[in-house]
Amino acid sequence: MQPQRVDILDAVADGASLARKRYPCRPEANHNSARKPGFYFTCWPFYNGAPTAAAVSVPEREAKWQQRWDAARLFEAEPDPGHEKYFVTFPYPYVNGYPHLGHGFTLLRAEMMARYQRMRGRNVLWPFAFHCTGTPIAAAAQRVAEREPGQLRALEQMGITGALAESLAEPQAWFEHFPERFQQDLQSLGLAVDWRRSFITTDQNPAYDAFIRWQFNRLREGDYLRKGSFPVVWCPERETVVGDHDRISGEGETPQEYCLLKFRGDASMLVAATLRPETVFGQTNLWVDGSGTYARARVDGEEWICSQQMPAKLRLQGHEVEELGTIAGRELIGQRFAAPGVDRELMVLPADFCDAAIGSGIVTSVPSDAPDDWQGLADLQDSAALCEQWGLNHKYIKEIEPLAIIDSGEFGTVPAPALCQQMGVRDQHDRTRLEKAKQQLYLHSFQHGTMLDSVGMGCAGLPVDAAREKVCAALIASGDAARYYELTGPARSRWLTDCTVKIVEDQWFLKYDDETWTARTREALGAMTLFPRKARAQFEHVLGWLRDWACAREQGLGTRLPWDEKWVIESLSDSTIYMAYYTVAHHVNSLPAAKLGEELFEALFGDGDPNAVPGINAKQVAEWRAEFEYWYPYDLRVSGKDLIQNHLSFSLFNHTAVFSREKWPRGFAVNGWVLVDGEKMSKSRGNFYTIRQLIDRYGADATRLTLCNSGEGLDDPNWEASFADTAGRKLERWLRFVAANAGSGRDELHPSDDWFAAMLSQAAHDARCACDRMRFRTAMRRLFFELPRHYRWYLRRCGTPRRDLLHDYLSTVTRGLAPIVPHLSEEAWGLLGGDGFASEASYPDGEPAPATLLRGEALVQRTHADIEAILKVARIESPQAITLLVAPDWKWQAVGLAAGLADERGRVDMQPLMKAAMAALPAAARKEAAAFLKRWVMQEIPALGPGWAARYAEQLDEEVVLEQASNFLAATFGCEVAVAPAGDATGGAAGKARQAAPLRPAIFVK
RNA sequence: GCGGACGUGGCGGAACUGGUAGACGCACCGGCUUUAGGUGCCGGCGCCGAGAGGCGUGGGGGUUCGAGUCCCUCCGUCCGCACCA
Repeated sequence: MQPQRVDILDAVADGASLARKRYPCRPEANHNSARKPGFYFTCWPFYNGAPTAAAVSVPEREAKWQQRWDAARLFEAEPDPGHEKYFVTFPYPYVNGYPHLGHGFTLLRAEMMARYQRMRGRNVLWPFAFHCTGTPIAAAAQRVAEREPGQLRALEQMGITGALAESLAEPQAWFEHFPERFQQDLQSLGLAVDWRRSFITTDQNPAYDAFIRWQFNRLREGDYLRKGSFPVVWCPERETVVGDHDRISGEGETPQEYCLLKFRGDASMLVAATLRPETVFGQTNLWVDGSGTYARARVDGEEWICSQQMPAKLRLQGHEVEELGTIAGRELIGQRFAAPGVDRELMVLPADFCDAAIGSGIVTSVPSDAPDDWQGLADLQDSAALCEQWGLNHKYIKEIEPLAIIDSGEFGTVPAPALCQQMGVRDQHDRTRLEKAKQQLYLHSFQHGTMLDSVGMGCAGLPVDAAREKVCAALIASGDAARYYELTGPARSRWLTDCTVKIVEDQWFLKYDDETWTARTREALGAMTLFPRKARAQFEHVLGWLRDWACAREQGLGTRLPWDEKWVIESLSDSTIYMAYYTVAHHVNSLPAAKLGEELFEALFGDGDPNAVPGINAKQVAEWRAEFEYWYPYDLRVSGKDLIQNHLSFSLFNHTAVFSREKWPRGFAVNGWVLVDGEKMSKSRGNFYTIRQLIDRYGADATRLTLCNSGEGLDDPNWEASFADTAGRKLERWLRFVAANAGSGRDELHPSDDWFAAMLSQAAHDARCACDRMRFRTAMRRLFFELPRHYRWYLRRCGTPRRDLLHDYLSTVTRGLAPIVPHLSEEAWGLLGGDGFASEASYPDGEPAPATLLRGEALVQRTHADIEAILKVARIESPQAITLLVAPDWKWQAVGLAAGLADERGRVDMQPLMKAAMAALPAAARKEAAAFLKRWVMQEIPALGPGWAARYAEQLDEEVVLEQASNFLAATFGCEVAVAPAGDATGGAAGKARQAAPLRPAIFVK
């Protein structure tokens, strides 16, 4: 679970060789050098000679709060009926390494949500567990046992040597070491997890094992499982399935289904694999490799002629095979065989593009639609000598003609010859052109082709893709063909052997393809909250696209299928509803095996009777059941976006199968993958960081702040080292600020108090809304970067802040940051005299600031900026006096008229406006009003934007506002600042006065 | 190839339902504090241009009074394409 494509898997599970393969140019770096405990903190306790508030080092402080939370059992969740719950989960990580930056980002999102919801008053359950199911740990342990150098080097890179490394030859040692270290590291990061509920998977944990068995019995009862066969990539050497990670080359190659056509002869039959069975109607001959040697084999009672590699492959694909000997390709040439699907006998001809070692070594020829076939035929028809060489009748060969079977639109009904000519194919050895022609034609006829009326088997008029399936199915049914698999390309296992395809029989599948089940799951999805909302499209697509999932393996660690013990349940299938297990994990984890029967889990999670559970009294079972009922379903599951197409969708499917509607999941949150300074993280790039390294270097809070800052949404988050470098300093500065200001301030009122109160309230409101949408980065920036700027302006305006506002400000930021940097917040909370833990305080909230409240301060800011601009343009260094001339009432009246006439885009027609103005305005102002309104409509409105009218709907007493700010402005510009009505202006100011507009006083500088 | 997401300054990234693009942070440049700094505070900072002004959200086209935002197309990046965690 929780794959990290760049994680330890690179080195541990896959071997260092694979990591090097991906990034061949980068040297390996040893990151233990970054780990110098304490070095970064040596400069921290003192700044400018002043002690920090805490007067302890950051690691000490963080450890202190972690211990206090622990001692207070703050995060140990207990049901509390009547108290609203919130249940957050993170897909348990696969524990073959230490937690790293890649885990950190996603993990922190769950963590921040858990802490946020707690502060919103919810009873939060935030548990954690460890995944051990599958092959990687087993394989890695095996490799340690075999002392494989790559594996040992990988361990060494993690700092694992000596006795510990030796011990990892046993999988059990992995289960013990890594979960423990995971927990330690995450505790050092300050995670608010209820660790009592932790567990590991597989039969190493009997309780979990029993739970998974119960789950699968339920699935089987509900008919969600089926049995079938399944093609897998196979290493014949090791006799094992080979996943992508187990390959040296050929990553991404998968089994591909072919239709294996049978051509009946007197004693034996030729077999030819094709991807285009619908073209059997156009067959004219067969191709073999004249210089090759073929195998004769008895396959399922029939005598087949095929390539020499094929009998072994057929055996792996479930056929009875007895090899009988060989036959030279040359001997086949000129013979005739009855073709499948058509009532014709075809002659075997030689072709150089046909290789006895590829596929069956025999190819059916459809010259109308296959460029290779056409060119092979053309080459023979053009050369009497060639025919003679193979003992063929040239005259007969020349009579072979392509048969039109498919209408390929603009390519015509006999496209291959035309295309070969058009592309200038010289002969059958002109591979580049032929490949190109083939690609082009196959794709085109697959998408646009229609079967002609001349074809049989009820395919006339069908689109090519439909005909393909129909023909293949019919031929198999009549015994004229068989299914056959080949890989899409060559793949080589880590054991240096070419892979092939094996059919696994009796494979168990989860029927994710089932329509009814999918519809139910769609319904579940429809009711879910998704973060971000954009992820829904992908989920919806995946539900339709998922096919039946082979849910059991013959190898690896895990839980055995209860009714078929040769099978081990695979890792994506034992991790779908286990979140329910968390609700009772601390109770059942330690139960003896005898008490872990079906009855227990049926009583806990299903319809079972608590009285029917052997060995546990009914009251106890009922209490546990009540805990499940209280906590379930989970409210949120947070993961990387790559799990949308498997784990998260599987989880949803299995919930709808096992649980009733009210227990279906409520929310998923998905995010991108962490980059490090814009680059993918990987060991081999030398930018791989474990959580431990980051904590040692930056401290938990600075690490968390940097992670929080690295991104939101589906885009890839980006860990910025430069941010991390300064994060600790920023946090310490805040703490010092709190220490220096807690409890201080004035008690008298100041005009700008209301403004700051409104800004504070607005910021709290914004942060709360952002957190509700899991936009913690936005919340953090709002409170930690933007709000302080407003505070600074406030300080400039009033000198000393009002006591209660200052306290609100400190408290708001402290609590608002608590989900992100909890240790620092606890410390600050203490300085502020807060009750209990900051972690349990209420998250700040507020109201959007009323526009009217902001207008006054906006006027001062605007005026301040205008004065600055004027001084700059006029090159005045030290003004003697500044006079602010406030617009007369009639201008407000005039603008109000314009606002009333504005349409929804804010535009105003001049004619009606003038008319209204002339009627309404005082007679004395009319002349100037015309000019003013003209300027207003032509110049101001376009600059103010569409919503301008609202800001002028109500008149502001500018004289009062500016008068109150005059001391501030005077102090700022070092001269006297007077405020006067524009109408009172005399002397030089009188000329300026005319420019005064509402919310834009005229400024006269002397 | 298919499905989904995305592409904005030197960099990370803002911009809610189309409405003055570049918030905020980093880097950088000034100024002031400072014995000196690694700290703090104030100011500047998309591009071209002396200026007025012009140009700017991957390229091209379209819808609209108005497009980073909607539509088409091309280029590029990320995730997934399965039995693997």
